[in-house]
Amino acid sequence: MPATAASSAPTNNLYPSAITADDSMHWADVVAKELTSTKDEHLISAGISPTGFIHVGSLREAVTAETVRKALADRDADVRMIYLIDSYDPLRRRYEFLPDSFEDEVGRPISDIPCPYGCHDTYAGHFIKPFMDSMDDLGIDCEIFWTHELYRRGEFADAIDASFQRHDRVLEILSTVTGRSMPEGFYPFSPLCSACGRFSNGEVTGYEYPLVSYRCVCGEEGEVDIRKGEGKLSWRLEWPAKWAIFGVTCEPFGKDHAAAGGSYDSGIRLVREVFDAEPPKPIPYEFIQLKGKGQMHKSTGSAVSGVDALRMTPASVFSYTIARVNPERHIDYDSEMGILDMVDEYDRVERMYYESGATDKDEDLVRAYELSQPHGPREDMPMQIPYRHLVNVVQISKDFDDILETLRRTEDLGGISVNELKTLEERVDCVKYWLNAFAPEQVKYSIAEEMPDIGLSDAEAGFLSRLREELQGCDWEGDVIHNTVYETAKEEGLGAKKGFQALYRIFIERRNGPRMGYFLATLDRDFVLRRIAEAASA
RNA sequence: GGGCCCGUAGCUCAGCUAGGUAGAGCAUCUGGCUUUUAACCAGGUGGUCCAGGGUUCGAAUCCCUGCGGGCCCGCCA
Repeated sequence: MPATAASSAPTNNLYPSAITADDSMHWADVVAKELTSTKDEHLISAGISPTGFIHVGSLREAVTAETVRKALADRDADVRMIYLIDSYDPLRRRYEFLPDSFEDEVGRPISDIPCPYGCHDTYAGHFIKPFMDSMDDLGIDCEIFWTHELYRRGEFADAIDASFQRHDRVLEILSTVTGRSMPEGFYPFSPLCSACGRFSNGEVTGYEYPLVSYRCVCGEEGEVDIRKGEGKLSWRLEWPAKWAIFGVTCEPFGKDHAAAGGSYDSGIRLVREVFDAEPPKPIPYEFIQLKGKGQMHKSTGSAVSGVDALRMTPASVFSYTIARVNPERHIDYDSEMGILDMVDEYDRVERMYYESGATDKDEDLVRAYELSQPHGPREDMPMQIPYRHLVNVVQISKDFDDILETLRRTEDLGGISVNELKTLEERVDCVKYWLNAFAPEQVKYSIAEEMPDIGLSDAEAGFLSRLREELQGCDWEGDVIHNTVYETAKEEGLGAKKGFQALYRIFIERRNGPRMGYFLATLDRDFVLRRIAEAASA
């Protein structure tokens, strides 16, 4: 243990002051209010290091930032948002999913490493592309920067120069804040070795603007030009350097950076004492956890990627699940049945938004809804077809047209507008994706195309035969059908339970399923009658 | 060693930063319909508010101390 001591280890006070509601307000409005209390011009920054698979959690930062941006815009502040892709970060090690040959790429910037799957320009590009599409879906309004371009354009040159000029101060800050002593000859700058193409873990041997001389672990000795991006600042310096370069006034970041003695703490001092600028207002946020599965990692890929999250619910629903809770609270993301609850709540709050039935209690939720609309709320309330219902409809229909037809059997879609059609189609796609990849087996089934080869007892066949007659004449409505099934099963002496089961077996080859009457009502009547007849005579 | 979040109904959480005898959604149960079945409506059941102390006329709420869970702290959001 370094001697510098735990006794001086700082305690930070990030959280208590971070988001404090002085009255009942949505957290983003509280942040916006605080920000505008000093000035009206703001720059929100967020970013990501695309060194591997990007999971749901990574979206929290972007959504949090966007939510604050909207809240600021609603207060007529002059606000912009930037999103930095840390494309100049080195590959730290050869992850499991990478081919053996990538052993060679370790230490090189991910902007220089080829796409491991051969489908994008670079390694960074491969992992960031789908994420950028997600950002589009979420309607995140920001300007995107790639750090490797910033470095190569020399944007970091002044900051790098300052970190050399004030090297002693830098070391003092780092050792004080982290409570660790800095290793001999430590410089928070890694030259990009001209021989091996890696960020040298060797030595910095000298500096005279704009050249840094170095000795790489590969044996190479040389000089790099800080104006040409031939080297990079280490994270603890790079972050405050970005604040200074762009003039960032507000930034959300994960709790890993928020720990006492962590990079935000050192950043505060570095930005003031080395880069002569002020730190942004911090919005530390907790992580998203997968329900029952714990933490996610970029290096291993995750059970739920950011793209997955936006494919199983519409973007607005996802944003809502982020915006509805304070950033410092962790979120349990339940990709199974929880998805249905999530969308149900969203629909409920949507109704409150448009029908103004919200109580004080729900105000924050309604505001979260408003802030979660990628391009602002619509004029009129969108048509709501419950997710749970769609889960059935999707499974019994062939394609989208068929889905519309199925829906028309039980609901009056009237003259559905183009907008509504789009919304519905989006939901349908999400439901399909969810069913395919995340839904528990419990809710999955498919209509047997042909009469399944199951042995029905005489009693069951008799019941079905009689049921067919009864159904032939009845109104084709859920409750009517359901009652008919029940009554018939009882009258035939089979009992309700066995009667229902027989039907489940001949239609979906299971012993349970959606509520029978309503389920049959969504199916084509002739098909139902034909199948029952077939089963009865088999 | 340090930091953060959480612990309230079976589950997910509000309520805590103006202390005043516990709320929502989902689940469950009942009724609508003599119905185990996953759309709908109405109603009901359901809680030692983690524990112990303190402040107070009064504490889920404020303070202290523990316990339990999750996570972070030399580039994992």
